[in-house]
Amino acid sequence: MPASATQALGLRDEVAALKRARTVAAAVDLFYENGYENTTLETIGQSLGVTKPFIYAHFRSKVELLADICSRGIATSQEAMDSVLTLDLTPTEKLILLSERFIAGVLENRKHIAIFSREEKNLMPADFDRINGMRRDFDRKLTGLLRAGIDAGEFGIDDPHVAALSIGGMVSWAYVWYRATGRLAPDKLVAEMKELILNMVRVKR
Amino acid sequence: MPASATQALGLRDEVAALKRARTVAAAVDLFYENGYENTTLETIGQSLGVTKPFIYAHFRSKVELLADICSRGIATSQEAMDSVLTLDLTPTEKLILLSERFIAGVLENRKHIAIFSREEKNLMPADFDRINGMRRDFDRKLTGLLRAGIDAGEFGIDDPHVAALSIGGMVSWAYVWYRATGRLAPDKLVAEMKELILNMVRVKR
DNA sequence: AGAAATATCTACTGGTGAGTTTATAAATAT
DNA sequence: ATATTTATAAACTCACCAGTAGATATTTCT
Repeated sequence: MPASATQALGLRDEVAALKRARTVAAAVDLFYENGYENTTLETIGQSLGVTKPFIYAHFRSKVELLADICSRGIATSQEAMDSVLTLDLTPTEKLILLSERFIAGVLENRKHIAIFSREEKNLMPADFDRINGMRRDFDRKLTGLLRAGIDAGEFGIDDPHVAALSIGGMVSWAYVWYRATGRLAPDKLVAEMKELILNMVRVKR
Repeated sequence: MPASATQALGLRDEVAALKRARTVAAAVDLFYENGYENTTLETIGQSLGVTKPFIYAHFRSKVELLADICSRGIATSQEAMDSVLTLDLTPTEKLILLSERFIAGVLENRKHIAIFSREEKNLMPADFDRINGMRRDFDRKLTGLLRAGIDAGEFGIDDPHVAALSIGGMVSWAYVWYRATGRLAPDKLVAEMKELILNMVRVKR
């Protein structure tokens, strides 16, 4: 296989990936603004300057597009968690770092998270189970981190599972009220909410 | 007008109210389980043993049924707030009472809250604005309560608005994970989460 | 340049479900 | 008992939209 063929193939893949990414981005904006069922593939096409069959050339169905968006939203939180758990730090240090990355990720990906939260009933059951499993995995790992902190005498709470769900909720819910044009810049908001989390678990300091 | 006529009229109204309530209850279960768009009025009728025009005799449209459900979900939280604010108590005492009533109300009305959270894009704009206004009112009042606690030296937080949104989120989000068959009985869960809220605002004790 | 493969569009299909119309049954009043 | 009103049902309409087939343009390869 000549080099030019390889390059052409690589380019074609890149073009296809770009088209997929742009389609997803358009769908995110429209699903977020109007809801999944109120958004037609025709409308997504219009916002891209193409027609419906263009989308079908890159996605098998409307619901596959939705599954892609929902996965991405949760994956960000999962990556924040996993990136912190591999570090050699105390539970308190891990919780601080996790809070910062988790909150910042939710603020950035608020549209994806909103869409997953709202549209879960429109996913195929298999996709829902997979993506919801990612969420449960996050909760399990956070519970483990909190339990480690309790055992180390760093956190003063009773029930690490309820605390993990409460932390997950207070942060995830930010998609409901956060506005990019709001009073606080994202990094200030991250700092404020991080402090609230540390308060909540009664970090010794 | 003879007494019998008055009675008959009263009975008829009661019957109509009962039919409305049963219809709403059936819709709550189905919207919660399958989503608003995936639930037909025919299906709601089937679960009641009636047909579609029965529903149209009591509701102007499917979306009016949805608005009813969403209003009720938020109204419970609003009532919890207003019932506490009229009492002559310290900010700490008010926050404790509010937490208990708010959390218990969310657990009880989790389906209504889930439906409002998921289906807001399907509401008529006027209904959405009204119901969302109720939510904002709750946040404003909670912010005020927290600010009063800060001013009284009872709470050790910087930003009462971010704290109010965080408390609202950690509690509201419970609809995502709470199951009636779960590990903790509702009253235990209320007690745990209440403690987390008090921790979060660094109540002096 | 011409052939083959790929990408995209135009136009269509089929199913669905909200809301309505018209008919019928039940309750109420006289 | 009969007339009148009210509640409910059976059957219909109309618009919408996901997904597809076939036509056309564009790119890639030789």
